[in-house]
Amino acid sequence: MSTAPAFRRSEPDARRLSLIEACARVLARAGIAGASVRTIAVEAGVSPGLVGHYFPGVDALIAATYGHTGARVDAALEAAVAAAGDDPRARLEAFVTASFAAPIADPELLATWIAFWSLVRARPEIAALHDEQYGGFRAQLEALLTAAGVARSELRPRAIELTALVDGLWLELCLSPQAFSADEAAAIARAALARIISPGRATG
Amino acid sequence: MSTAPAFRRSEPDARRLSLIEACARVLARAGIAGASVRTIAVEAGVSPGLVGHYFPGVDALIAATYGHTGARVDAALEAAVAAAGDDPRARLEAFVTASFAAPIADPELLATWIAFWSLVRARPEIAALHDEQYGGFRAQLEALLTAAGVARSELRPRAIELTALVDGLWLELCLSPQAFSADEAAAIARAALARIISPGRATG
DNA sequence: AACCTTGTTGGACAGTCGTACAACAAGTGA
DNA sequence: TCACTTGTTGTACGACTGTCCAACAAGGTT
Repeated sequence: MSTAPAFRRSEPDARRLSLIEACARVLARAGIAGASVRTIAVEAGVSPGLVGHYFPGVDALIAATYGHTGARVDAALEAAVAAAGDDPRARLEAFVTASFAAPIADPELLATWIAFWSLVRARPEIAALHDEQYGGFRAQLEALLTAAGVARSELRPRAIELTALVDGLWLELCLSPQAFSADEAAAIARAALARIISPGRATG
Repeated sequence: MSTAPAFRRSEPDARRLSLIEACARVLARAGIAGASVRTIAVEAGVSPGLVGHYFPGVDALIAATYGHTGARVDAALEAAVAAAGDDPRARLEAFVTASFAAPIADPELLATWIAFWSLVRARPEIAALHDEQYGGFRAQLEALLTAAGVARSELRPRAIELTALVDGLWLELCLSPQAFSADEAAAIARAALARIISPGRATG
């Protein structure tokens, strides 16, 4: 009689991806403290040694997971803006609204994001990834704000403000889910946006 | 000949405080990953066993540190508001401005705060402390906004918005110190506040 | 000076961590 | 069918973790 195979081989890229996704799930469930090589390997249904085969260390796996998650967010935001058409204000609203809709508002993604934040100070390579990601956010927002007619001197502070507001709402949405809903967060962000792009009043 | 004392005894409260402060420094320097009983004990200049003598476990020490840090923030904000006098708008501005001045804008405090955030999801007792802390923030902001004439139906979303904005600015200030300065963050928050309490325009 | 309380030390303990590596086996081509 | 490549396993290793506790000693009391 023949026995079932003890394991299945995967395409390297597919296995890498499954490890990254397992890492994201572990980070969401147990935070940084629970993200060990063995925990992630069990989550991926794989032996501990395989993690070291695909990534130089657990730090590199976490960095890869950050990059992958960031790319997902970028793609979702870009798609939402593209779907909004040509009206500059509609595009800005789409950007902000999409930040609190699937797949970005996923609790797992938010928890993963927080876990990464807790690593930035201690790991220079994570800090570099963060700077790149957030530089991109702000640059995209500045472009959208420019199209909406925001004054050149206001671009930088308003882009920083919107990014900070969205992050702060994400954060609290993840830490205290009962405090307010994703819909309420989106409404708050849209209201702030409306105040920002409404003409007339000078702001410091 | 007599030898110097091998150690000095401290008042229990003083020793507790020194352990809490050492914990805050370690969290700021190395994040959650570096906050072990031994690391904290070395930072406090004390033997590892003493930590267990004052706190049931490292989790309890971390929770105590969160409480102590939160109380410091509360006191600083309250003092700033009290020093601003009676004008409602001045009191709100003082609240926002103080959030980005010493002792709150201290990088060590911000890093500590982020480390706590990364624990909230995994530790229910930390989550409870967080809910209490942020409920207090929002309640205080709602009171200040009421005095400034903000409509009753707007209180909740505006308080959530300001809290989220300040947190988001704190966060980025800590993660990317080169992206913008504390002064710039304070100016951004004050501008957002001005837009919120300016009468007239309806906001969603 | 003898004594007692208790803050403090320092190490034992079992468990988990990241890393490394030899051995195994699945899938492919010959 | 055989061999070869390499994805995969499982474990050994030293370092580190949190917890525990018997022994020590500092500082006040008698």
